[in-house]
Amino acid sequence: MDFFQEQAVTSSDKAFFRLRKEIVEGVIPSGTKLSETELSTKYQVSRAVVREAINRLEACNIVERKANIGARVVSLSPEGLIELYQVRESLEGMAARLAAQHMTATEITELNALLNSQSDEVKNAELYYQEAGDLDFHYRIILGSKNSHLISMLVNGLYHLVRMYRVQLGMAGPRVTSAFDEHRHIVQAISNRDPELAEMLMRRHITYSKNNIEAKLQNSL
Amino acid sequence: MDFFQEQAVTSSDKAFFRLRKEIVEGVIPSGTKLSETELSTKYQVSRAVVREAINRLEACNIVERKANIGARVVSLSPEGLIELYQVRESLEGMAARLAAQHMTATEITELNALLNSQSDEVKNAELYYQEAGDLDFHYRIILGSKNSHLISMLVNGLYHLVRMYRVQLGMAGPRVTSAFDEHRHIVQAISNRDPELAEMLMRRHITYSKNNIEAKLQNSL
DNA sequence: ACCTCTAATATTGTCTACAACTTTTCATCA
DNA sequence: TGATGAAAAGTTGTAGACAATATTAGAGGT
Repeated sequence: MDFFQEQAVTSSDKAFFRLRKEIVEGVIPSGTKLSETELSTKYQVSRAVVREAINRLEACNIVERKANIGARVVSLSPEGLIELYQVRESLEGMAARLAAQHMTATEITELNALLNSQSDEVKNAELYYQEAGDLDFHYRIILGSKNSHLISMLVNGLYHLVRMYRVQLGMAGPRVTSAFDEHRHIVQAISNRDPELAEMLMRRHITYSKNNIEAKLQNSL
Repeated sequence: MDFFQEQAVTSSDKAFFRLRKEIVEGVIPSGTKLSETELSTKYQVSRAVVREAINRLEACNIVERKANIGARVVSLSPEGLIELYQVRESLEGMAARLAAQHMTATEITELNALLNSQSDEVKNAELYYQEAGDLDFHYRIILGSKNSHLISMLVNGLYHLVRMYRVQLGMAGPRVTSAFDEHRHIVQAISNRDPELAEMLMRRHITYSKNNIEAKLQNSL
């Protein structure tokens, strides 16, 4: 599931990853107050490492912190989702544009191979893998941009929030196949070294995706 | 100079602001290793608050940190500058688009007033204020987007890096007046509630700006 | 002189204690 | 009964000590 190996070296890393995982997957519900002392006993580490983990979560926009009061998990809302996807549209559009310029031929070949392997899964409607496959696709294009700021913002920041929305709304829907076709077209544009088109297609793709998840959100929230 | 009042409530805030200021303005040169103990004695605070300040600087991409080794100030490079401006183009383009949709009439009026007041300064070539004025202009449009992610990424993150490049390369140049005209056109588009045009003009504006600073960088680095 | 291994030093990571602030509790008074 | 305010309890912020890791210095061997 995690394509990019984040390896925890310090104890604080471990706490950060664990906490993030539990929040994204809804084990710790959105809106929850994060008590440093409580978490430190739960995780069997000192308050200092929990504190550092929470600070890093704040930098990811996964928790909100107020001085002398504490941190709480962000709450999910239609407005928040829209804002998130507006930024995604902007950044991933640029990523696609840059990918069309900077991806190597072999990277593009591998991207095509990925789509081919996913093609079967789409027919068989293996939704779980499709969801992971979607992440994998976007992830490769982001990396293909070769822009470290872009990569960091999307991979370390926004994508965990995106996943949080998806997981907690129980994604996987009728958009699977159409999204797959959109992926195809984007790769085609990258293949043709057409930055403008790649950006435009990616932006549309994300807009559609936003509309889809937004519709679900209306029902479940 | 700081239009958005960031008020330091904790000791860690103060250390963070001070450290950021010294780095951006080049008092602490880029590439410098940041020793926690050294800074804690220099600032007369505990290592814990320095450590937290450094963590926050890392989240801003102003310092790079490695586990068990330490943090050092990022080094400026042509590649880094290009990457930074690519992200700026993307995010501020979107900000202009959203501003065209979401800015209130009074906000737009005030923005026009700002430009009018700057018009005189441009004629008198008061470069210092022009530089600050440029920041003010961009800042208002970013706020006008009403997108909290966008605002946070740009204001808390990228802009300090942008300033770092500008300060350390000694900006203020022949682009002042032409940049001013571009600002006019952008506001016009926002005024007309034309998101597409606003975005396009902002993106071009930033691209020009990038080319300008890039030229300077070739000489001085 | 150069490389290697080891010990000493220095730096970062973690833990615990204390200080400052916030929230809650509860007694007092209108 | 409800409001007010002070004390108590709980939480976060800061400090300093200890542990673990990285860097440096130096002795020994080739």
